Amino acid sequence: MPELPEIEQVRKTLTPHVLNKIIKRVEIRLPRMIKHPSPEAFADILVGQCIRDLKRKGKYLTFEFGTNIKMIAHLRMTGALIVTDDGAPEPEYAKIKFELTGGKMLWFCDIRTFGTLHLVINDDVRLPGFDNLGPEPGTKELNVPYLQEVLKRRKASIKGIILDQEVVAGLGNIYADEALAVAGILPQRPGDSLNEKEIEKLIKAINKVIKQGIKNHGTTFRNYKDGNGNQGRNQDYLMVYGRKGKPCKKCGAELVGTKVAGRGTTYCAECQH
DNA sequence: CTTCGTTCCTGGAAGC
DNA sequence: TGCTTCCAGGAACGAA
Repeated sequence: MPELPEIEQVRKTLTPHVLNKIIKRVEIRLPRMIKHPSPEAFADILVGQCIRDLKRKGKYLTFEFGTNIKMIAHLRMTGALIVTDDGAPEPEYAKIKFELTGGKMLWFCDIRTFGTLHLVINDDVRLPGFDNLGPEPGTKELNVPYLQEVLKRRKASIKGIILDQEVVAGLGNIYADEALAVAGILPQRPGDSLNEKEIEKLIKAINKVIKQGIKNHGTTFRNYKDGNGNQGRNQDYLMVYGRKGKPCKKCGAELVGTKVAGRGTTYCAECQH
C-alpha cells in the first residue's frame, strides 16, 4: 500500500525522467480510472502539455504543467507510476500509457485498479480528499495543541483517527501501526483517552516512522514499486506490521493480530498501553 | 458534527 | 491435486 514515504520515493525517482518532457500521446486502457473529465477530454487536453513540476501532498502526486491545468494521481492500494525507455518491455498491469518526448514512457500500472487520475482545469472540479488534507508529518503544523484539539471530541480508536487523512496526511495501515508501536500506545484506545504526554509521543513517533520510511525508500510488503520499478527496503525495519505471531523486537512477547477501525492491526500487548 | 458499514477490485493464500 | 472462499485496504458514500 503506497503511503506517504512510498509516494515520496515515487516522486523522487520519477522526477528526473519526466521533468520538462512533453506528453505526446495518452493511451487509456481502463477508462474508469480517469475520474475527471471524460477519458477522451483527459487525453486530448494532456497532449502537448509539458511537465514542469511533480509534487506530493499526502498520498497524492500532482503533475504541474505551468498552466492552469494539473493532473492529480492517487495510487490507492496497488497503483504504480513507472517510467521505461521507449521500446522496452511494458510493465505488468499497465492501464494508462503516457508517451513522452525524450524516448520515455510513463505508465500507470494497477493490479486492483483502485487508482485514480483527475485533470483539474482552473479548479473546475473539487477533490475533497485532496483539498481537506490535514498537516503533514514532520511539519510544525502537526503539533501537540492541534492534535489535542482534534482528539478532544473523538471517541473512535486512535488508529482510526490517525488514518483519517484530514487529521494527518499520509499515514496508511502500515505506518499507523508502526507509529502506535513506537509511541507505546494501543491502537484501540479512544482518541479522547490520550493525555498530553501520549499525544506528544505519538506525534514524535509518526514523524520518526515516516522519516525512516522515506530514508529506506518505502516499504514493499506486496506490490509497491518506485518510479524505476524498484522495491523499498523499509519492510526489514518494521516493528509490528505484518509480524503477527512473531516476537516483539523490544520485549520478545508474541505480537497480537486483530482488527481495529476495520483494518488488520498488529501490536505488542506488553509494550503498548 | 462523528462514527460505522459498505463498496470498489484482483491476486495469492488458506481451506476443504 | 484442484477447486472455492477469503482476505488484503484507501477513500467515497450513505445512514444512523
